[in-house]
Amino acid sequence: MASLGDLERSVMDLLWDSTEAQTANSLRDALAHAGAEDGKELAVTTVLTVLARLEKKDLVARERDTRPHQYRAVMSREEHTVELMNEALGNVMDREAVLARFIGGISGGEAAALRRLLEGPAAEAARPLDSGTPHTTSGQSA
Amino acid sequence: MASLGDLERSVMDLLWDSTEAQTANSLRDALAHAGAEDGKELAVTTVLTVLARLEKKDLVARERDTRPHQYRAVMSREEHTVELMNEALGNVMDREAVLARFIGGISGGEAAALRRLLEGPAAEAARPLDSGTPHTTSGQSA
DNA sequence: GAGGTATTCTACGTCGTGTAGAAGTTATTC
DNA sequence: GAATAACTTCTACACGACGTAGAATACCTC
Repeated sequence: MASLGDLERSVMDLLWDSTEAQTANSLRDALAHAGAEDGKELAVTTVLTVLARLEKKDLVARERDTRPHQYRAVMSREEHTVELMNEALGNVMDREAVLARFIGGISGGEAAALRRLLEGPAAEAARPLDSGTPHTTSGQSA
Repeated sequence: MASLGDLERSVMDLLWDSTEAQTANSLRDALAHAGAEDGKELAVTTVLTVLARLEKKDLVARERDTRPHQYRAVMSREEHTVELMNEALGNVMDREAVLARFIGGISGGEAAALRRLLEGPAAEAARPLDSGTPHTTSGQSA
């Protein structure tokens, strides 16, 4: 219940980038974006279906009040990625062993960044960093 | 090409545990294990099919010389998990942002372990730690 | 070589995803 | 306010991954 298909990912990419730019997205946007991504001309309903599925997966929130519905990513790309990583980790007993192997494979720059985050003020690393993180707190009236 | 189904995971769990215990596994073992896991009595061919699929996915190596073929996990559970994590990470631009959020969510003990691994002799963390890691270097004659 | 065990081949049901038509709803415009 | 255009919902099909397994074939043992 996590990994995305190609089209789904394409749509999420748009929504994620738009979230950063504080922009809302309509079906048209998604259609244009997805179409541009793989050169194909998709049907409107195709993208709509994908959006609906992403909504059901709680990856996308839909503003049903506005006329052309507005779509937003529920969580950031980074948060989603972390969820995937934790999902992968969820199945192992020895999490530390996995983490050891994991950091053995990251780049020097990333290792340095991790070191900084872990050494620095612990609060900063432990804080959920709620800056600009989108939430699902909308009316959602039927 | 990564995440596993329930039966596949069940079989892999056996193989992974056996790898640690330096034990080889036959179809019988897998059948018994998978059957015990979810209480159901599976058909032999079912497990065989799963094993074949896992082999095709390069998650399992099969010793075809011995009569009841012997099955082994190609990589450890930890290595596989790391692969999944990297697969998740593969799609993002800002890896460091993800890592920041990721370590924000791990436990104190794990953070401490990471700190130890990152601060300690860098060589130890950077080394692929090849202790007991199974490889696919077998005859594999048709 | 008969009998049992192991392996391969083939196949079907289900679910997730890409894809989209048909029909219904809402807004716009004259 | 009726035609029209845009938008949304419903429904459906194809395909690949996975669970499941029967039928057929290969292999070993006595």
